[in-house]
Amino acid sequence: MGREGVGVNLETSLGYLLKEASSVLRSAMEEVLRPLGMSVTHYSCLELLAQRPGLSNSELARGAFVTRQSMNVLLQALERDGYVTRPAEAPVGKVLPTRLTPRGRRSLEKATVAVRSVELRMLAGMTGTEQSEAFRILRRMIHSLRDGNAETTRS
Amino acid sequence: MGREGVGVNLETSLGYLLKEASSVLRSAMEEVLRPLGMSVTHYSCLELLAQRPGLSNSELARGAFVTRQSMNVLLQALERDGYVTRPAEAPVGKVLPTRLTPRGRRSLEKATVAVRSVELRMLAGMTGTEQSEAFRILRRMIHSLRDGNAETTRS
DNA sequence: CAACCTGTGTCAGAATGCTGACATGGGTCG
DNA sequence: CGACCCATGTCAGCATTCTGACACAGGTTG
Repeated sequence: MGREGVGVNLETSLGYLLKEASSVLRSAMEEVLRPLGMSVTHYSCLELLAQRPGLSNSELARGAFVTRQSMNVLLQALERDGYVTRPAEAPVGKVLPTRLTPRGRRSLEKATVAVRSVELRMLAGMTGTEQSEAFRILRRMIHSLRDGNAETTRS
Repeated sequence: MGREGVGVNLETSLGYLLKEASSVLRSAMEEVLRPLGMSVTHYSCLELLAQRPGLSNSELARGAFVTRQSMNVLLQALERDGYVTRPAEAPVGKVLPTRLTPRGRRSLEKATVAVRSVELRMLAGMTGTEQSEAFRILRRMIHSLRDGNAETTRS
């Protein structure tokens, strides 16, 4: 009531709902990762490395949706604690390929179980069709937002 | 490749996609709000007050998905700059109902135009059916994550 | 080859948000 | 009424992330 059509109604805004969903998901993940002494970014980094070994700092940052500076801070801590290794010298250029250590892999395994439980809870009550529908719609939203990125950028 | 079934595959994880969508949306909003000297939380607060005048600090915090401490810092700045007003004394209890000033309303109007353009861009290429489908699915995800909140996840 | 542009790793400072803690007001029971 | 519990506003300290800046490696182009 009031403001219909004029602007952004929070009750019916997909953007607001997306933010809410993301917030709830993050809380749920933090809750199950906290007992393991791990943050969401921490977990994301390890999971990325497990699935794509040898990723660089910048690539990890993009994959975890943080800046490379933030990821660098995290990587230094992970390296110090023996979860990942990076060569002292760059094999080519300045890129330092990062890899999980056995310790990092073990740590990730426990985290993955926890995170999967959250993912499953989120999907509870959704049919397979709905899940692929959700997947398709989210991809479309991302693409629409990205291509029309900056009004004056390119062309 | 690798890890099929074992754990969380980032390529097919709805959670990861949700985080990506949220990240892209936030970037897009920051981009259009920056010229107005406004952050996303800043805007969210004003929009909440426009649609539900008299909200308290804690209620605003929940609506903007931050802690009441963070919202309090923002409210103090907004009050200092004349965008909102709060009574010096609580009419009842400790709750201080907040309201937009005319200046706050003018500021919000410009921001709303900017944010709506982002919302429209995100919805571009989606039919009305798809939009309501997205709405339904997101609500379901939120609900599934919230009710099984407790660690024991009801048996 | 030299000039440029892009991407990268890294250091430093600043901003933003969060956790912890406290006093207080209101409601609910006993 | 008194004891309790919960929610609120607020202060302080801390953590995380970001923005700004720099040097350098590789590719492209003249």
